[in-house]
Amino acid sequence: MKVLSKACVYGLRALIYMALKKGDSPYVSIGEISEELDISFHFLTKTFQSLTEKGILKSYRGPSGGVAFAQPPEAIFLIDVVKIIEGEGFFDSCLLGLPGCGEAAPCPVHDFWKEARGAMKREFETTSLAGLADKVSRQRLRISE
Amino acid sequence: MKVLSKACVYGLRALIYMALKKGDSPYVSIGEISEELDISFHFLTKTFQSLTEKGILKSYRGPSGGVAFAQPPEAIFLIDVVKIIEGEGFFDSCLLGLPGCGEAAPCPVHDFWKEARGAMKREFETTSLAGLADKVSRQRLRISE
DNA sequence: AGGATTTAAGACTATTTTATCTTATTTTAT
DNA sequence: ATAAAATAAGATAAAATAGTCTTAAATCCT
Ligand code: SF4
Ligand code: SF4
Repeated sequence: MKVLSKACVYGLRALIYMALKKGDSPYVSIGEISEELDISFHFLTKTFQSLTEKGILKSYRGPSGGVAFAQPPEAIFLIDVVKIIEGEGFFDSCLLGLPGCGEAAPCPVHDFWKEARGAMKREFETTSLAGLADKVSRQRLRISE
Repeated sequence: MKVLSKACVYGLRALIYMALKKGDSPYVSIGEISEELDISFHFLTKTFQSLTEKGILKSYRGPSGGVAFAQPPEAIFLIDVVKIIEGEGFFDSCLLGLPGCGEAAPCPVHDFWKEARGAMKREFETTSLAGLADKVSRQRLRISE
């Protein structure tokens, strides 16, 4: 059961790294992140581009440029990131795919599945990047080797 | 968020069809099922083979042969089928894949994820084919067009 | 015995998704 | 100017999924 794509996992890791860093300048170069977390630079770049487009990040070119949060990490929730990277319909997935289904004539596992994916959605809606970063630093979790 | 593969969904649909049928002879030909549910015959055959190997189904060749439940559908739970088709580790998946994780140093979403996938597993462990078939027939749900 | 039916087994192909690399452009600091 | 950095688009590669086809073996019917 693979839930999140590599792009999404990489993106989240990188964002947590950023939230964890909060250094002098708000801008962190993608090169640094990719090196530090051992993620393909170009892959991460592409992923970040969509985050920038959607207003999660802002970017600055040139020397000592990089990307930075466009909103405080306290206000960025996992669902925002996931929806951008995995697609809008991520939490509308279907379990059995029976033909002719729908709320009117749902499949026999719909009740359960609706609840399960709802719980997941709620969790993603309420977990912020800052929250995760906090947990990571408090419990000394690693984000890379 | 695609959770189950086509093979698995097809397999489950076909099994529900069988559980729903309970005709004269216990054996149903794969040809009939594939036609009825509009699933590729060979594809379904392959999927069913693994179920037969693992003792969920038994098969009988020759005219008026087919496959039948090796155990009563009341005793076949979704998890049995899913584990065979999707693989043993289906419910051990990881959400964030942070390096160096583990119970000792779990990632910041582990608590939630462990619970979520546990709930899913429990549901799959307690839902039988007979139960689903029952629901389908009682609520007149469709399994094909 | 012979032909029809049906699963078994596995090779093979095709499609889609995921991931990575290449190249070139734009922007900015020094 | 030069170098550092993001941006952009697309080519390529690798892997996973899905689907098809061929042949063989078993079983039944006449
Ligand atoms: S009823 Fe719900 S779970 Fe079932 S097939 Fe439809 S969307 Fe999927
Ligand atoms: S702690 Fe759990 S959810 Fe987090 S990376 Fe490890 S297995 Fe995955």
